[in-house]
Amino acid sequence: MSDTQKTFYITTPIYYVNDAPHIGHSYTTILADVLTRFHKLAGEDTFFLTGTDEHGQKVQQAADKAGVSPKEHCDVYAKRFQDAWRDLNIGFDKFIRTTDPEHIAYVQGIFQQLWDRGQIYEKEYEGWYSVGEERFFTEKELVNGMDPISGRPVEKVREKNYFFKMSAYQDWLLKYIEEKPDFILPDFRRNEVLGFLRQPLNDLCVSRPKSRLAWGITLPFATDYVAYVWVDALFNYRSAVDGKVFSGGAPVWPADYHLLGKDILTTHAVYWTTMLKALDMPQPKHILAHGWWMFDNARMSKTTGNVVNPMSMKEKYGVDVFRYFLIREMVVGQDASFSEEALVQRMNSDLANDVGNGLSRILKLAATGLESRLTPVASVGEEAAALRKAAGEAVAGALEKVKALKLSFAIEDTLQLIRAVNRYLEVKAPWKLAKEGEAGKGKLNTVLYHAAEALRIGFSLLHPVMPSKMGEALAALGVEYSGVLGAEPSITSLQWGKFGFSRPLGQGVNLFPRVENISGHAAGKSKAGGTLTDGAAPSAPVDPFSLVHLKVARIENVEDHPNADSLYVLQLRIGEEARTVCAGLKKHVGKEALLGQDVVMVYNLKPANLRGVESRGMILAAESEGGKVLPVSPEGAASGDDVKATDTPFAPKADLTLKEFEKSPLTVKSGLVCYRDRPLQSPRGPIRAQAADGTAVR
RNA sequence: GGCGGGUUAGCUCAGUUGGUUAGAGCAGAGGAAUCAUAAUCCUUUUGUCCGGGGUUCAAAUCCCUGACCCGCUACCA
Repeated sequence: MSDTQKTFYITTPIYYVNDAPHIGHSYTTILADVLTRFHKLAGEDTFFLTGTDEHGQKVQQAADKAGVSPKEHCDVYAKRFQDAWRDLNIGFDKFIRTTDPEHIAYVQGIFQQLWDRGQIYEKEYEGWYSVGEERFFTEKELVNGMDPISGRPVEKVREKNYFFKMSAYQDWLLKYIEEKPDFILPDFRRNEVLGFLRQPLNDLCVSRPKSRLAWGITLPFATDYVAYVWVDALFNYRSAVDGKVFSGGAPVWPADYHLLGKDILTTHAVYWTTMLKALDMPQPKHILAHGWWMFDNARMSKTTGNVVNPMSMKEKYGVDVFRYFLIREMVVGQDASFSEEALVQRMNSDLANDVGNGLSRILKLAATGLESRLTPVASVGEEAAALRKAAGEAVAGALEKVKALKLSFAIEDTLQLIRAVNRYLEVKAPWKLAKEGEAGKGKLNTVLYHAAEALRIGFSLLHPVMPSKMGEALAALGVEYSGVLGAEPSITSLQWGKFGFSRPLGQGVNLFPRVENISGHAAGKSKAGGTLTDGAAPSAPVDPFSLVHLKVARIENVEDHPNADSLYVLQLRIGEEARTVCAGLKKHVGKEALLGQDVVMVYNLKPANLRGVESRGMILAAESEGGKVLPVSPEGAASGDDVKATDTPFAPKADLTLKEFEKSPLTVKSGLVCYRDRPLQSPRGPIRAQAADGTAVR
């Protein structure tokens, strides 16, 4: 291999070993696999890394519970990922486990280097420690002075820890990302990171004392501490390829792509990059955050009677169809929605009708007219030349789109070629030639050769997405093919004229059988109209106010928020129940005026943490134009009464979000609080507000 | 509330630096053909390019504004 040999190193996140592999893991890993296979097809030297993250408290706990060592526990659970990837035709080059001795030694080496370079310092740290969660929380994270996750008490603990000087690299990183527009992809994620970096950045605590967490990598310069799991985990990308070179001699690091879900973008874009910078190591070329698969459970359950687990689709329709759907349907970076209907739709129209049927008709024609044997052809007609041109365009277009990460468009380009083959057959009508017997044989061979050659190139282009099915398809065209993960098509196989004539074509190959029913639900052409992707009736619009649960509450105590200028912390009594609620009334109403008052609150609002105090609900107040804000008053009602709007259904939703609540506009009309002209009522009377008509209430 | 993105055919989306009759796939309608997985091929839709202003010879594209949706973020409760 020469110096100009192009190389490609791609990574997935390492998955937390306790997790069960789900569609999120699968999508990332399939995407990495497809990209790798495409780059390999384009003639590049590739390296594909995935693995498992095996340190941390939860692993230790799970192991303790099972009565095995953490390592034994990990051995069992890491295998679930390896098995899952094997089942999904994923051909990674290395599966790293953070408990691998090489990785542990590497991370220790990193810590020593950072320490030697003065990038890590020790600091007495005083914070709120939750025994339940075995971790610290910042003042800001605490909710009512309690652990925000478990709700259990926290204690103030003073402890020494080691910190990485992350803040020192803030300006550098900001500039770096600004200067490299394609470093973080897609660009809207890049903007989010830039926004994040324009706020003050803290140093990063990179150690945990063993007294609290023993299952981790021991720090070389402080043996009673282990590495913070994120540092441990991130360096897998580096440790896995330490000292490794491609066949051309180029080092594998830096990675071309780190693939990841949008939820872990900050750790990669900020922690990882600054640590590499502190070590003078090259940065990865791109960090790509992809979207989520969404599920419309309501619709799924309506049409098929149950919620479909997407992972079961690979058993039901085959691994390659599953891979095809995920790659074809999702625009990299965006969210996409998963439904069985859409998958079947894709499979039928793209794979069965175009790809599978296209192959099928050629095989049959060759079998009946030419004993399944094709021979080289010299003459090239006008249509054949056009087909050849289409093949060239498909190859160029698809490879270019892969480079731009537009995989669904690369697939579309390839399907154009397959459709061109079907069109070519229509024009040439080889079935007529087949009926001419010996006289038509030469022409028949010519037509089928060109069609088969175009299909061969199309199948080679689809191979990265559907390795086993396209392997079968290529074999049916007589291409020597020795397995799914072995002999992939090469760059030369994308050239016209590489058809091998030594083997007969296959017979009776049905690559993608059409599916007419899904779980008893009609999936074929529907005479009643409507499409499959839009098969379900639109759900009846729900009155947004019906989701809201309002209750009368009495203010039993008012205090200033310890941490915010405009907030009060109110203790409310709702019937028998006591709640803490924050209210942004400090600038509008005196404490005395609130104390003992009855108010109306949004009872089912999702709890929120406001500057360290959990607020479980919200007081309704009228907001006059002059900026005056006054709580509304439930005349004569008793604490705990429900408040409803007349003639409005009542079906409160748990954990209503503020956004959902704001879909119900409340206004004042003749001194009464109304929802769309319907006055709000407690069982004992209307809700009043001292404000002009039209004043918004929230 | 702040910042950013979006709104194009029934559905999912393309539309480069403003330039002629605004596109693809799927779905629908009509037709041809019969080698093939009731598959294929051809033809086909009246799209207020979210609304309203403006700049320009010319705007889906640029500017302002309004509505709705989404992401991040916040002393939103």
